[in-house]
Amino acid sequence: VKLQQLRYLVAVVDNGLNVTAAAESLHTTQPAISKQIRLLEEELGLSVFHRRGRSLAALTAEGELIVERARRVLCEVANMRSLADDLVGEQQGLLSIATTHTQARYVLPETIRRFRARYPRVALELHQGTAEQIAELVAADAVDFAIVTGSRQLFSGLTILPCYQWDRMILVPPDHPLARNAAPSLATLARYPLLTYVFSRVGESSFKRAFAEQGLEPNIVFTARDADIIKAYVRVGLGVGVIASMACDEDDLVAIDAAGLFPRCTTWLGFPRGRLLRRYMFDFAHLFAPHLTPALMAEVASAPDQAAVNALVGDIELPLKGRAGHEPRRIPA
Amino acid sequence: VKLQQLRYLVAVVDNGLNVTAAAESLHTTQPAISKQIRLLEEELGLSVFHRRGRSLAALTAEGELIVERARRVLCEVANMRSLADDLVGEQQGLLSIATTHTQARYVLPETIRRFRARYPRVALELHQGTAEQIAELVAADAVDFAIVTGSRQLFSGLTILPCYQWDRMILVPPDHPLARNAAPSLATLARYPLLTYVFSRVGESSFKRAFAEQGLEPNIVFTARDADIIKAYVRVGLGVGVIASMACDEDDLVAIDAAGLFPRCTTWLGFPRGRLLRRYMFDFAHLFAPHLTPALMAEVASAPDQAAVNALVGDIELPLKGRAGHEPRRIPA
DNA sequence: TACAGTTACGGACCGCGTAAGCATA
DNA sequence: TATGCTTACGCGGTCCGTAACTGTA
Repeated sequence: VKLQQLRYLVAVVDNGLNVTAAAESLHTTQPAISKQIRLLEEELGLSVFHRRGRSLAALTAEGELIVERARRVLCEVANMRSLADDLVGEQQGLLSIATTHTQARYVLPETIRRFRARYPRVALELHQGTAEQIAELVAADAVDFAIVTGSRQLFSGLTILPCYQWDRMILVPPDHPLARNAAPSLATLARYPLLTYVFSRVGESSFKRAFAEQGLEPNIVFTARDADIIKAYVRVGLGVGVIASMACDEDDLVAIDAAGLFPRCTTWLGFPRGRLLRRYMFDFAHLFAPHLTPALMAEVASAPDQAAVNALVGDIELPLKGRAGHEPRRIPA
Repeated sequence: VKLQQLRYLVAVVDNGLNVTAAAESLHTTQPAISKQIRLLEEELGLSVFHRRGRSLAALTAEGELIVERARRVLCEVANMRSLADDLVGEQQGLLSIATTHTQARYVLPETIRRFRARYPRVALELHQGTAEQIAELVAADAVDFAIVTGSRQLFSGLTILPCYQWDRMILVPPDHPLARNAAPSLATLARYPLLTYVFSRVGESSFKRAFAEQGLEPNIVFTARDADIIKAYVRVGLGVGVIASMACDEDDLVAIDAAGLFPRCTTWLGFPRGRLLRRYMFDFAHLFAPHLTPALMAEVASAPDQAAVNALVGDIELPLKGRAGHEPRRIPA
């Protein structure tokens, strides 16, 4: 068994069983891959793929297991390389983060500023997208960290660590009737056209659920992935915005705390299970969420599954992130 | 990075940093290994070994970590091979067990008989030795299972599962004064010359401790690794034997239950942490200790450390193995 | 001088790439 | 006919083994 064979195998699987595409992604040729996979199958004494004619139709049941093992081997090799890099000079490298607009625009800048001051020679890569797009990047092993709110079921291959909680805020123009209502109810909100984030395709939305639990049907007239876009449409009078409190830094709009109206959200940080993290990655996590100490991260990194991780982080009190500059005013339940 | 480089590296370490010896054990030549290790160090950008002159003097601090990682990689590769073998024909293979005389002679025969009936094509290898010798075999990755009583501290690299408990028995010739004493005390025992097992170099002996706790000093005149040898000397009147109850199957000697006099012993089964077990190994464990079900073993196999294993098996009630044919009579505490 | 690792060199092997062949949609 | 895998073949690299060299006990 050779490592290249395993790399080829995994690449074929990751390219949808298209050998030609896998060859391109690895900068080699299609026959090279075909042959090595044949050799691997021969050595293992089993077929990894179902073949229809000459094409690869699907993974066999055994193939699934073999590919899973191959990924582990490659992960361990990558870990060794990563360890060596860390040992030889921990200040160099690449930090690749996939996250949503809200994090990238409102939360991460300060973390990244401090991180860059500490590690000026670590290159940063920030991928922004929907939860689904982030999940794809994660599945392709293209990122070190994913930072997302909710959608945990999309990320079963990740070790997930809660970072902070946040509440929503209601955003209206100064001349809006709600601008003088410090604590509107959901029923009141439901009477206005609403603008909020697009809903993830998977799982339920805590936004909709909050209304549904009171038998209300919100009038959502506009959704966007992007708080900035929502604000723009709030400014032109399209309706009432409901966005994350971290995203409220405007003075020309009135922000009303919606804590208590909607369930509190938790933002988490995830990384591929089994991957050895560089020291600067530990430090990044620590900068992003102070309770994620390097010692805790080290423990978490060796946990075999999410249940073990939850046992480690379950009883940590999470910080509540609010409007920039001042904590959001709470509405008693 | 290539797998051969890692194999070479590990072989050199396992051969006491002797490249020539490593070359022999791998059926290759010394320059081949030297060169590949150089190349590996070059690629990693660090020195794995401290060199004194031309010889390898010691592992560097980084080298220790790299070797540990290399072992993991090789372990995962072996796991993949093992998985493939299991998938292609689970009835073939090798089961290598290291254990002590008592297990090999008195406990394992029945388990192995049933195992062979189930897996006639699995070759069996039974290594018998002291706890220290077994630990060596384990360290060299030469065995699949270790079955030992006590001495857990010798086996930190193993996942350890408790299998059963047992008590000691006192063995005397029929004409011995003790032959009519159904429940002798430790103080009584201490008045006779005693024959028992040799004591492990590490850790304390529960045998000696039992006497010490009552302020007694046993008169141990003879120790052997082997219950058969002890019996032989009991027969010639050298003194009173104290051996494991499982080892008592004689009719020409009087066996007196010593449960309650000495702490109960636990025999465990261990296997290298992180190693993927063949299906027949699961079944062997199940045959040996019925509470070690394949499902439990699967959970245990993915546990990251012994603490997690203990959490899984901690509350299992262990069977008590006694004298062949009938359970030993208990002495109330 | 014996021993252990390094360097140098020739040969075998292996894996890649090109090109032609062949099945499927 | 186009796509995609397979087979065939020549090339280049790499790894190994032999042998001579060198530093150390």
